Amino acid sequence: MNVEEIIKTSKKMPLETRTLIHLTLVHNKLNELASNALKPFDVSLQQFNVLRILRGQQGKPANLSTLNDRMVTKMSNTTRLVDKLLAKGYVIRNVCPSNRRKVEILITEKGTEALSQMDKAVAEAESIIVQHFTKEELEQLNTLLDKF
Amino acid sequence: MNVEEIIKTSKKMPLETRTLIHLTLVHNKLNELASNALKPFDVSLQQFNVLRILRGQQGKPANLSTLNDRMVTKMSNTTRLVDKLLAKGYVIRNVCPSNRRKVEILITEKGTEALSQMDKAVAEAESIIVQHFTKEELEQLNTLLDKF
DNA sequence: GATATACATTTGTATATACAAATATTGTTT
DNA sequence: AAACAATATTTGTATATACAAATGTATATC
Repeated sequence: MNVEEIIKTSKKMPLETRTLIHLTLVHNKLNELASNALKPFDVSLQQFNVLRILRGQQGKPANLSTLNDRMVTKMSNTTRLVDKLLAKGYVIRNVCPSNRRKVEILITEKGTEALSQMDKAVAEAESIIVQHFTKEELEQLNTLLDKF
Repeated sequence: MNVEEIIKTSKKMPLETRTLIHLTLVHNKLNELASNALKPFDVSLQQFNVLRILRGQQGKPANLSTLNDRMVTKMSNTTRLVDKLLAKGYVIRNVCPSNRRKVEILITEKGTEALSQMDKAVAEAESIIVQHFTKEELEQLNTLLDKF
């Protein structure tokens, strides 16, 4: 990926600025590839993320604030995101009996099955994305990203 | 930045997955900081980006497709983005006389002045963002990001 | 020169996201 | 128990973005 080529500039920019633009370009690319991998399943990356969190609960229901805490990209409309998953039959939602302010969200059998298919597609996309990296380089990248 | 802490998981994830989540978290953080720096000026990052491109034209007008080519994040609604800048008096837009399909967009004096203020705010945010990096580390990061 | 094709932008529509306000329930204080 | 504050979620609104279709203009082909 050549930053200057992509944004079609010949100007020299400060290293700081270039780094931030670089990160945005990489993020856009990753986002696009992952979204495309999920397109056949008609779910967004966020919806996929929520399904993964719900699976991680291992049968224990999650409420909305738990989901929001664990999401990679926080949203203010987790309600509406869950609405979409509900419409697809991937989750069920109930009022929490012990505290009726809360809701309990659970992944369904259908959701679990669909998720395992999505996992394969996303894993494949991920491996293509990082194909030019060695394990050492990925570790190095993670170490650098920790500095943010 | 600790990935596992932010998304509140104790699960070990594949290095590839972790890297991609990491990049998203970093991007979200940068985006938030830069957006906040621009908030006093009531422009989005994209609008700021367009103003910078227009300044780079040095008096030469840019048309919509040129803007779109040079934007960091491509949008399908560059028209509406320019509408916003127009409403703020930061740009002017005219039909191109030699080819009436095209439009010519120019940054105004007011736009140039506002932009120089924004530059300061964004540069300050950038330096805070990369404060934990040495020059060598930033270069290393850029080299690694090139592999995507 | 009429028709078709390509080009540049605009508009429409649906979804995504950010932020604030509203609603409903529970807990606390007096 | 009434009043108030805290909690959890939902809803409203505005803007952002993705994608497709529509519009207007220019170029090419017959």
